Amino acid sequence: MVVTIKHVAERAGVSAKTVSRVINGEAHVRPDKREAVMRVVRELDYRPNAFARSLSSSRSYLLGLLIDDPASGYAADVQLGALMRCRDKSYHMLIEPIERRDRDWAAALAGTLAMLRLDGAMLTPPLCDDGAVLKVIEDAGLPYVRIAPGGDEDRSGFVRMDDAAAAAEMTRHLIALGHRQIGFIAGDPAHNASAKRYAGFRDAMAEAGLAVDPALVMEGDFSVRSGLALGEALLGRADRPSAVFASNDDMALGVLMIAAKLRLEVPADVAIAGFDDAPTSRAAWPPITTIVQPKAAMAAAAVDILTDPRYRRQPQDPTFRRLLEYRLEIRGSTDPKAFAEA
Amino acid sequence: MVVTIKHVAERAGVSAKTVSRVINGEAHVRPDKREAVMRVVRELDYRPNAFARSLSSSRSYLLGLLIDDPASGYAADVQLGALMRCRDKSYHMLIEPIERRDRDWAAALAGTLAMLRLDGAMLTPPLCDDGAVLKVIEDAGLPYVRIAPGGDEDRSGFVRMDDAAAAAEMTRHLIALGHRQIGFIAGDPAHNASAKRYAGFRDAMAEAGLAVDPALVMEGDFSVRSGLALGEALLGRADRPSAVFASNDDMALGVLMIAAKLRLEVPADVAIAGFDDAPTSRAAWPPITTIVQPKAAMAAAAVDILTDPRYRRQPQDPTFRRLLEYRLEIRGSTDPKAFAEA
DNA sequence: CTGAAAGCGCTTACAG
DNA sequence: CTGAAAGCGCTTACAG
Repeated sequence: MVVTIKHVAERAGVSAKTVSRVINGEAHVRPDKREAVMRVVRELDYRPNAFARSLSSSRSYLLGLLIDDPASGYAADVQLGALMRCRDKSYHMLIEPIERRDRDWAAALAGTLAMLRLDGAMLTPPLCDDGAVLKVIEDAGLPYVRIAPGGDEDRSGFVRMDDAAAAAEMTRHLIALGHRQIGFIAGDPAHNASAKRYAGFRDAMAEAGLAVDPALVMEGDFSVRSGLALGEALLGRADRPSAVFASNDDMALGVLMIAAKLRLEVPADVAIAGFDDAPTSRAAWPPITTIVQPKAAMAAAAVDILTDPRYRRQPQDPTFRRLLEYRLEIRGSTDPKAFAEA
Repeated sequence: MVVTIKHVAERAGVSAKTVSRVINGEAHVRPDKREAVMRVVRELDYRPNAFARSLSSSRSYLLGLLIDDPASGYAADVQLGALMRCRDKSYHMLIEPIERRDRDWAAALAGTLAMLRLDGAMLTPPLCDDGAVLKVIEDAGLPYVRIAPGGDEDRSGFVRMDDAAAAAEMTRHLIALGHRQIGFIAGDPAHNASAKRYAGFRDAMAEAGLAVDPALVMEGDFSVRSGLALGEALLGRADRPSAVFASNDDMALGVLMIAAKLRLEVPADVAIAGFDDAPTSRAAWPPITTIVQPKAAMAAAAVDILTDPRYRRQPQDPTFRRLLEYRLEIRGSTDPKAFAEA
């Protein structure tokens, strides 16, 4: 037999409504009644039926993580952070893939959102920078928070870090090591972060009075493959740069592989820097110096925003636009000392 | 205004029950009525409320993926495979972390299962080999399928591959390359797969008439750290083996790092093999020869089993015990030719 | 083949 | 501070 609110009410000698009040932590219940209810709840091991609650109220205690490419390393950290915070708040997390390659992805998404009454949705790049996706969610009346969006900052709450500042800090690290000729591999131009990272690089170079050689600036697409191709283009030059800053770790990894192939010592012959702290950046040899994004913390903050009742009413409140700190992680691919220690 | 079954019934000139029949694909509806209903469903863009359906029926169309360490690469492939198959079948997937470090994890899990009426649960190692976890799920009356379980094959449906056969095939690959002195690093003894992989290694060595030198067999714990430590122990020997077979890619990666540190050429000085096809195995330099587990396919098969109505009635049916094919993926860490081509 | 009634287990709105 | 009634939107069990 499944224990329902009626059983609890009967045994505690109160109405179902009072049990409901206690369960949901509402005020206006006399302490003795509250305790009686709580005792019976424990005795009977009562668990409110999530579906009944969702049907009669407007809340589902269900948050959706909308994903594009679930296999990406990015998603794993974000997911873990969101999941743990959900658990702490008694929410559950649903993962919903959005297949933008399907012709009718928008209708499918709208249908899913209509059937499942999520309390909120979280989106990561590149989905969170896709206006068409955002529109479907907005049309469904679903509150959402973007994690690491590229722009459009007035559109919804978000949690992000300062990509330009981070790229500048990485650039200053390379300059401090004595590098003057620094190659740069930009990311996929469809990602807003790409432009920001490049801007940070340019700013730091200018700040140090160094010229950016246009021949040493390449445009990749965040894939290892593009890192391989552009790494070969950069390191194959007669006047190859002494350092390469790739806009993400996958591309940095491609450059690292090319260096190995060309029998160049890293970091002695060429220093290589990445961005993201992808799992592969640690696994590479030497491990790749990178920018650690607080991905789990960003996701946890997204959950906090979505579960804040004020977010529905005042989505424009600055507390729902959060900027978290990044960290420069120096590893063996740029630092000879780190290399020797490993 | 949200469209409900009543609106559809009224407009189609039938009862709500008939709409329900059409929506759920039941038989016994006259074709003309069925079509009338379907037309109205399209016109009104009707989406049945998932919570109402779950409350009144015994089905939730919700499958749970129970996870231990969501950050592991293993989980990402499994998750993607399960997610896509769920989507194809109009199921949704909930991710539930189980925190076995918490004192009351069992009560928390039982509570979650009581509130959410999942239609089924999927478990991966090491959770699926934890009898206490399985007991909580069984007590909740929830059907579950284990993905890559280590043993206890009569307990529930499962999908797995043949670890011993795969390890034997890897060993034969190394032998075929001319290796005679092969070091072996076993996995965490708590995982049943560890013993199976070791058995496969031994069998293939015996089959080739080669002796297994006990001094070259080490016990690790599946971590990069243990690969580093045991790799150093193996490769630091005067009579170091010409090949090392680590029971997973993370440990193989550790060995690879040690080889780089010792300035040993891979695979010329030492060949290194792993197991799992972890993302890092491809990212390493040289890329690591490994066994590709059909993780996504295993997860998809788990969804198929859970959504098969017969599984509830005849869980012992052999169709719910599936063995999928693995694949030996030869890469540069063992094959000089693959190394040259990369 | 079809439908009216009852019920799933909660919460909302209202009354006191 | 508390409760009786109605309702959320479906499906089940029953009747015809």
